[in-house]
Amino acid sequence: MTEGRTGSTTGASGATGGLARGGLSEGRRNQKLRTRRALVDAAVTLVREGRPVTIADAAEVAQVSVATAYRYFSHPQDLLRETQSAPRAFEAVADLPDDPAERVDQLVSRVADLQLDDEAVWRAVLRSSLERWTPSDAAEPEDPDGAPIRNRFRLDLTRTALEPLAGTLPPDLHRRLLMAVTLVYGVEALITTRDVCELDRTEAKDVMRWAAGALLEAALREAEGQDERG
Amino acid sequence: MTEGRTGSTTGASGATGGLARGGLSEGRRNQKLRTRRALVDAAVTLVREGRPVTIADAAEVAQVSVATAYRYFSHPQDLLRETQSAPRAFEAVADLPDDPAERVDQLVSRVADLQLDDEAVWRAVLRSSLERWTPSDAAEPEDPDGAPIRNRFRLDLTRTALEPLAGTLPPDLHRRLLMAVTLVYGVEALITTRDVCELDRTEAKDVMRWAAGALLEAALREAEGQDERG
DNA sequence: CTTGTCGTGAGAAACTCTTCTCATTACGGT
DNA sequence: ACCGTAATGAGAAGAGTTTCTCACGACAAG
Repeated sequence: MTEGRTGSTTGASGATGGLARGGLSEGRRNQKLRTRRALVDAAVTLVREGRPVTIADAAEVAQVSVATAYRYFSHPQDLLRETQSAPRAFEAVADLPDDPAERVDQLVSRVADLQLDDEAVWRAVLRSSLERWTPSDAAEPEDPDGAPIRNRFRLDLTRTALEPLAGTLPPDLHRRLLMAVTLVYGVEALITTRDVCELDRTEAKDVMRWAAGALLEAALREAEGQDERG
Repeated sequence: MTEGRTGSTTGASGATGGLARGGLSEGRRNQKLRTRRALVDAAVTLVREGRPVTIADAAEVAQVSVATAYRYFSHPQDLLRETQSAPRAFEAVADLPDDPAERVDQLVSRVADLQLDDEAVWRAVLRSSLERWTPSDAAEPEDPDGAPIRNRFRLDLTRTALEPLAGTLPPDLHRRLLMAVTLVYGVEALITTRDVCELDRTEAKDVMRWAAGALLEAALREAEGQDERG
């Protein structure tokens, strides 16, 4: 009973490799997209319920077999990484006003709302970004300095908001402002305001907005001062 | 060989409960303190080597049996939590100058140095503070809002640095400045500057210092403006 | 020195997570 | 509607972690 189609099946470059790691096997990509989507959604559900995200649990919630789930995501981190979708994030910089101060305020405000509304998920994403990719083996061929792979989305968002000042401010000051503003909003800022400062949602957001505005103002004054002296 | 003193041993209210959960069995507390210390040190060693922290590994490094290790720390998070010792942190606010701006700059600078020198450990601490306390069970009697137990050390440090301004600034502005400054240094700020902004150690520290100074300056100006108008 | 107490060690058992194998199912082209 | 292919499912096997049980040894009191 093992002979019949075993030959043809195993001949197809192995059952493991059949999944087309890049996900671009033209064959039945809809099915695959559906499965993948179901798993990611399940992970989000788990996080929102405060349950730990494991491949097995995500599989159960997604009504997919464990084996299949592992074919798509071998690590829970991958699942959470997939959660971060580009389109939603870029809404934060859509239709920004012209005035730099208003632009920054809008950006910080929108991102804060976005993240405060889905705090559990964002916390999980940050946590997963802090995990070392060393489950059992040591001495990975990775950067030993400890820099994990991380999306630089926020930096791009801030850059967009500060774009109008690119010509006004000296390059190095502009760069410093870019980094400083990036420092006062986003997930890490959310954690600080909520856990360390113990602020409620409203005040957390207010502090971020005030800080961003103060930094911008300080940079503008510093530029003025340099102009007068120069 | 199994008969001799079995009766007396088992009669001792169970070996499991013998540890005196509060850790205050006057008898041989030194021994216990030594074991506990060895385990915490082992955890730090593991983190510095980039290895994942498990109770079993910590036990091995600490040259303690696995069973004993689990008697002290049932979860790796507990191990890392113990890492944060108060004395070292308070050095950051020792001998601060009088001038508010210098005080804040000193504080941010010192903490940044401290954390940049031990980045792996601080990352691990932050990660563990983000973990939900729900290993396998759901529906904990805890706050469902998701606020983990966290030391408010940093807030106290910032408060100390900003103390001289307590009388100068309006209370609400002082409070806001306190929160904002707390936002731009510490572990979360470290993560942002390093991972999101991709800055090197020097520039990361510079951005934090600049941001803190800018916030302070902005707050002072805002206070002036209010005084003139009021 | 004797004796009770209590922290500890060693290993088995239980548990969860991950990987593997092979038969089955469902998709997509014809 | 049919057929080949590739994704899926079920369960077993494997690896790692956590808990449990029982005996030993060190420390303190008498």
